[in-house]
Amino acid sequence: MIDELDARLIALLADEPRIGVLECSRRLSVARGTVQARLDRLQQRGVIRGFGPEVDPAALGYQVTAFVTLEIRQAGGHDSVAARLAAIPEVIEVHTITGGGDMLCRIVGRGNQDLQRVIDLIVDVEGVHRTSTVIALATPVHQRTLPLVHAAVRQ
Amino acid sequence: MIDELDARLIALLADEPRIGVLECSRRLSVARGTVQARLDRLQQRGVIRGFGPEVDPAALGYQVTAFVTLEIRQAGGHDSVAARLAAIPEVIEVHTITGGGDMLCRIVGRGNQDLQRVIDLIVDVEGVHRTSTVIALATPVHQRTLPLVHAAVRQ
DNA sequence: GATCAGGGTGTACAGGTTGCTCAGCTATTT
DNA sequence: AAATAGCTGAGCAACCTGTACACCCTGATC
Repeated sequence: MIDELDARLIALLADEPRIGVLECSRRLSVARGTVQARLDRLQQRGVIRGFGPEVDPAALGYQVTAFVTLEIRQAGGHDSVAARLAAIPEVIEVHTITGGGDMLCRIVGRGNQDLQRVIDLIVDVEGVHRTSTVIALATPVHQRTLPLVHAAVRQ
Repeated sequence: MIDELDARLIALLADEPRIGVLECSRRLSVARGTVQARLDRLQQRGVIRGFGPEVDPAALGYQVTAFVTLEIRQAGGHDSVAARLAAIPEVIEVHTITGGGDMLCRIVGRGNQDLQRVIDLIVDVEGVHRTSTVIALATPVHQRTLPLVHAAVRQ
């Protein structure tokens, strides 16, 4: 799925994103064209989605993260609910899930009180029946993919 | 916390990450130095964490995402459990949480069967008492921060 | 009213980087 | 044996970056 050079390239870019193709080729001891071609292929295959800026919600004032499990009215379907959830900026991610609930959202708020406001917005969404929220107190492991990249090498 | 130019800059970079400072300044109709200074400040304040490559686990073969809620033995504390979880590449994110469970992890696997292997790894972690897993069937809203950026303008 | 700091503008320059192309080389596949 | 895919090193023009400087405006402070 990915070879070792790809993995080293991704790791290098993850570590120092602003170094550019030429510098990468020097660090990896390969030709510049190779790095360029690898990057093109990785992006084309969708392994690398892009190089967008990673924004930290906390630095924007949204200091609380929570996960909300939704039960929805089956009539109407998930899609219309998802669309309405997507209209709320503080809703950062939405999944449909197996198990007791129907959907799982990640949301943020400027504080616990503000979180209540966001939850109320969600509860008011048409089709949402019940919600249950857990607040993230700390995040010992922040979202990461590098270990996966290394685990996926050679296959 | 952020002004409108910052927001437009972030949105622009999110849309076309590889355009460079000069092109940004043209698109936003400001001087190059301004863009450069804004970017520096945004990164320094931690609003922009970086420009690392966004890797898609699915493209690496990890096509299933799940959320695992852990109950842990209180003795020993969260930290040692978190450290052991961090050693598992398929564990992509770990939070400590309020409510019934003690921790919430996001994990990935190459398929439902592979997910079982990952869950078994988690169950085997010393200090983990019980787990309960929900599988993400679909993801109508992928992780995003742009709406937040716009919502945070002018404050 | 005067002074000041912070942020924006334009300009300038050298040096580095990018995008692209080419020919040659090596493995692996057919 | 021939073909395909990928890597290498080289070359070139166009462009971008980092950095510095002088100047201007604005709101805040004295």
